[in-house]
Amino acid sequence: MSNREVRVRFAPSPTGALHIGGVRTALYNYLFAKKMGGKMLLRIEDTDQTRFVSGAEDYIKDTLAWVGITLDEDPWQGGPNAPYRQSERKPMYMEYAKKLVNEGNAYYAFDTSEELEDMRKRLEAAKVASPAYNSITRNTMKNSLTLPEDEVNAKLAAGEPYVIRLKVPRKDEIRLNDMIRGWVMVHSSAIDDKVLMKSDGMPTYHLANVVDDYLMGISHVIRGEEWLPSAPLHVLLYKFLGWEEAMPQFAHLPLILKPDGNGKLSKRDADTHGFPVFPIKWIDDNGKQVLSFKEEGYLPDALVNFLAFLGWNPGTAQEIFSLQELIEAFSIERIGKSGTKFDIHKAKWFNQQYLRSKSDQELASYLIDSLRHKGIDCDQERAEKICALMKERVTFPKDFGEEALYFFQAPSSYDEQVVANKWNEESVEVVKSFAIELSKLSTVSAEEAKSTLHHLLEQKGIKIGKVMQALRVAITGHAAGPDLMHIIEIIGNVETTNRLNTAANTISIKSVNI
RNA sequence: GGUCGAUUCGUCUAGGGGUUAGGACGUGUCCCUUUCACGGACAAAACACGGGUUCGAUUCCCGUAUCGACUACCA
Repeated sequence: MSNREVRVRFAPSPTGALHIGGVRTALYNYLFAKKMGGKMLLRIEDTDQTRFVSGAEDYIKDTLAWVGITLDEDPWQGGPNAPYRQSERKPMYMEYAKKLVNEGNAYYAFDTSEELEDMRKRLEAAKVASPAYNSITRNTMKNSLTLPEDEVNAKLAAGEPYVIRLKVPRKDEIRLNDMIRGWVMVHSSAIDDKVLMKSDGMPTYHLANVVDDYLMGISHVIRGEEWLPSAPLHVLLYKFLGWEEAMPQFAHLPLILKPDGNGKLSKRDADTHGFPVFPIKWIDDNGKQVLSFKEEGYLPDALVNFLAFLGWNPGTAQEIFSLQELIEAFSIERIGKSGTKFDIHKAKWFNQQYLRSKSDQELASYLIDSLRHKGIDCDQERAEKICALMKERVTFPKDFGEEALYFFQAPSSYDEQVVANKWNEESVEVVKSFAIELSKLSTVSAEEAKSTLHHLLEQKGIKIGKVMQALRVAITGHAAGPDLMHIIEIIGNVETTNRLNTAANTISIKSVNI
């Protein structure tokens, strides 16, 4: 069992946009498979036709491609275990369900939803702790255990709707050794007679999942903690199906929780908290585009790194990991047990780290792109110079475009605080003379601009600290930004001179400095 | 309600019978500096509680509390 080939699977349902927790599950599966030299496949669990959302499957595919998770087998490229959509595997499940029935481990049930409802009400009225269709109550219901055999056959022959339920033993201790949680024991009385085959002929998750994992040779099931309660049921299924030898090892991942600590992170949190929980662009039911990591400007590598650390850590001080490094460092043993609150600040920090580590050349393309949307053209060389100046101060690629506007346009307004505090006769005097000095030059480098300014201030006996803010606001309109002399170099002396003069002529000296 | 799970700074976490309980994000102060950022330094900040076991428990055991998941012909 321990030496068998590692085969893992990611098995999402196409019921909506894959959210970030799903991406993390996929990532952990991927990291483990790669680390162990195994394979990873993707299976679409679309047994619930009522919840099918068109576009969801493509979304899964596009998301995994974006974050760099590659699959060895999947519905799109196929593979030795095709098909990889449960809807396309429909005929396979009944065979196993019938085997369970024939061997006395499952049974047909004909109860209508009204009858089930009645049962629950009856049990609740009788103050039964946990109303369920189980080893006790099944004796009072309409199923192949209570009905005469010929009546059952007649119903079946007549095409009456039925489900197949697992006949969970009355007294049994089910145990499983979870790779993350250790031994988990559950008494069979806590499990109800789960529906295996629905009346529409589709299997439920439980049956389909176990059958497919077996058929596809899955060695390790790595999935969210929300599955832990039904894991004993799956163990039981493996046992009844006679597949105990081939049963995969389970690893139930801690949940990703809301930042405020109340429940698991949900799709709705994207709106309420103003940060994305979806990886890439998605239009919701109302036709509204929801926030996504990609659209917000998160780099896939940064997101992967962030996600990897949500519940796992390498045990060293290293925090920045490429996907390849994650593969090498990954181990299931180092996955934590407790839920992890989602912290968007940390995600931003990772993004900043990754963005900063990119070359000016690469960054320039973000800037050019972003400016183009604003109708501004910028050549590569200039963009690289601007990015070199800005890279230490941005978190997202879009920041380049938003904060770099003054390289292309004269300010349309001036920071009021600076004007109020630093715009006085003395500083305006410097603004004017600096403009005159700059206009004498044909071109200007940052060094030249600096020495020109220093000479000027020396002559006038003014300290640099008293005028820099005024100069900056005159040239950029802003109170803060990168080195002003380098900004001047990029803007050029003609434009700088114009801006200085414009500012000197339009900003009135508001306050009298004390 | 029942079943299962979890519990170390605000957050992510390391650690583990004897430690000044370590790091990171965030926060604050200082330094650098023409501003903001970056960088550097420093600081505040945690073993949920109660019982055991033990010479000694944050670490092991048992309870309690709190939080969470599950409790569908959904996955």
